Amino acid sequence: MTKASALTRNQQAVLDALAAADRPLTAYDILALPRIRKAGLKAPLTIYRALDRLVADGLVHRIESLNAFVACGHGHHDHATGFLICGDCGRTLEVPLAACESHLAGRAREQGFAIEAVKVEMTGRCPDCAAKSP
Amino acid sequence: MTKASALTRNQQAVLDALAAADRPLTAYDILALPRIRKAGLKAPLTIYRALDRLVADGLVHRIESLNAFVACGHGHHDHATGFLICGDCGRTLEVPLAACESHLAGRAREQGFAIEAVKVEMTGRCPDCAAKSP
DNA sequence: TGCAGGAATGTTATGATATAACATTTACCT
DNA sequence: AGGTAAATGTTATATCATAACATTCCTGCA
Repeated sequence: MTKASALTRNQQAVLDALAAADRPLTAYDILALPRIRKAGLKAPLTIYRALDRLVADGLVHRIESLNAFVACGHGHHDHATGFLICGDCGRTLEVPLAACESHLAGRAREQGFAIEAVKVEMTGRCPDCAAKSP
Repeated sequence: MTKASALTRNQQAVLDALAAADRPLTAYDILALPRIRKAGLKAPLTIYRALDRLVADGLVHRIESLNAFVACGHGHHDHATGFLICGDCGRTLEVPLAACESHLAGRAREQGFAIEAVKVEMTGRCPDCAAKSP
């Protein structure tokens, strides 16, 4: 496995912004952050390009249901993870898929599919929000 | 469980269009179909409203990775399903999650999350496309 | 050192997906 | 028939993502 080259200024700025956020951010959310504007990033494409690289490296995950991005909670890794998404507050929790991953891959193999990526997203209500309005 | 009311003309037209397609269609794909234009549907919102109802009824699934919609392959059902998505031809295959679903729900419960919806999308290559260009 | 090649960036414009707001019509129940 | 909730029509706009092309910045290496 080849070591990925160092992050560029833009890529690092976007990663830092995501790491500091307490929930997934859209590309335009990121673009609007003062720290990002100060770093000189000012076009959507700049953000998307940085995100492309970060996602390719596994440092950031894209949440399809939200069109948003979140820093990987476990550092760089290759195993598939799923996300619990709170529909109330918008926060997410990353969970390892473990046994489930091989089960899913098995279903794919049965069908002759060669799988490259597995995405699992579960929408519901987090404990905090459930406690607030019962 | 209350019986859903009958589909309206628009809803039926959109469902028919999806059922006749051999792959997921975006809302704008649907809007562009001659049969849909002939049926008098001519604004994006008209399509989205019909899709909202069909998805709520479980007759159609939304594929988040594609921003597209596909008719449910098993008739109306409540159990969660996953999708195998071919990155080459764009076709998808619906697979029941079965055992995996309870495993996923368990992971959520451990975290105190109350889950309403589970989405599983696996991207790769279908047998046909794998055979075509090895 | 300096230069060749590839990656990243900047900039402008545009494409693709999705919803807001509000007036009107239709379907259903009694 | 009349009430009422859902669906529809229409126009406009918000949100998410990429195309095209010129320029700059690394990085390896002669």
